[in-house]
Amino acid sequence: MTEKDDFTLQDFLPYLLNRAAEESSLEFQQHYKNRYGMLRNEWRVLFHLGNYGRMTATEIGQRAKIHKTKISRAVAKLAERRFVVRNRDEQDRRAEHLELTPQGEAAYRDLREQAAIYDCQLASRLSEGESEALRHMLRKLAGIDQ
Amino acid sequence: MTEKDDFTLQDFLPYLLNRAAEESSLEFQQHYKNRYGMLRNEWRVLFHLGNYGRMTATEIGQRAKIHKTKISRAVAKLAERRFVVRNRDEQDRRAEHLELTPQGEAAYRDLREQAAIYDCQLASRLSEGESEALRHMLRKLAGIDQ
DNA sequence: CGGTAATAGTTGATTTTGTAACTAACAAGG
DNA sequence: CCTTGTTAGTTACAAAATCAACTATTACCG
Repeated sequence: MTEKDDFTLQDFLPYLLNRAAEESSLEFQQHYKNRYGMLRNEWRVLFHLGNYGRMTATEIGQRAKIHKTKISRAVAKLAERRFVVRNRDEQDRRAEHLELTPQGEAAYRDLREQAAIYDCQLASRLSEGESEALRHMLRKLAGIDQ
Repeated sequence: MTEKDDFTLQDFLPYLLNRAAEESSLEFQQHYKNRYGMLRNEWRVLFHLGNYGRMTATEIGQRAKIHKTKISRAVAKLAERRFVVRNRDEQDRRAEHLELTPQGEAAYRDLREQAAIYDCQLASRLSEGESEALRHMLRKLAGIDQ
């Protein structure tokens, strides 16, 4: 009874998760936004391609849990700006394989570097060892198998 | 050197935070969306008013870090549906104090109950004691003073 | 006072997202 | 083959977020 009655907003996990996610997203977006004029979904697609290599839009969607319309638009923008090239699969002509151009690779490496730095900054707000525990918990909550 | 070279997307805190936040938001929105036809910002404003009591739009914005245009539109909807009443401050006639109607109170109590239940469900995906550590870390990352 | 700046909140224009419907290509069963 | 169903990706339209400009009121300061 008391357990539910003293439940407050400040303790609500989805609220805290959203606040922390929004805070960090907003801080980090300056890198891909200011330096490359990218939107969040474009950055995510770029990062996935850089991280996992050549794959199709559907595969990105499954891994990143991004809806296919978002990916379609992000890929269109990235292709237009020559960060990504599309290659139609000759076996299955519906699908197309995406991969980074050298220019896309360069942007990816630069942004990954920034991401690593920012990640360290964030982790430094936590105590020793906490950040690994946090990543582990977030993966569980996000339903990422690992 | 190796530290930055083996940095991957799956470990990037903003990415994990966003995935976990999105997952939990989507799951929880069914409650305020299906039962009360509310949007996320409306739910947030309602929850803030229920939790902290009478306050102005600006105060909600500062606490919740929601932009004033979002609050303005959320309050308009909540007032229209008689969940909230607006009272102009007679000392400072620019400001208006917002508070829940009895109907708003009822919705708040119902949703807070659902939130408490959902929060337990989420926490149950973690090990004993982890969830309190998680809340603590998220507050630090979100910049919530406490 | 009178003018300029600041604040509370709203509105409108533009951009981005979400949802559904769509095209094109393949697959499987008769 | 041909119908039906499924999958990859795009497009169209509605909903929502963002950003700037706006009104109304108060505060500051010469």
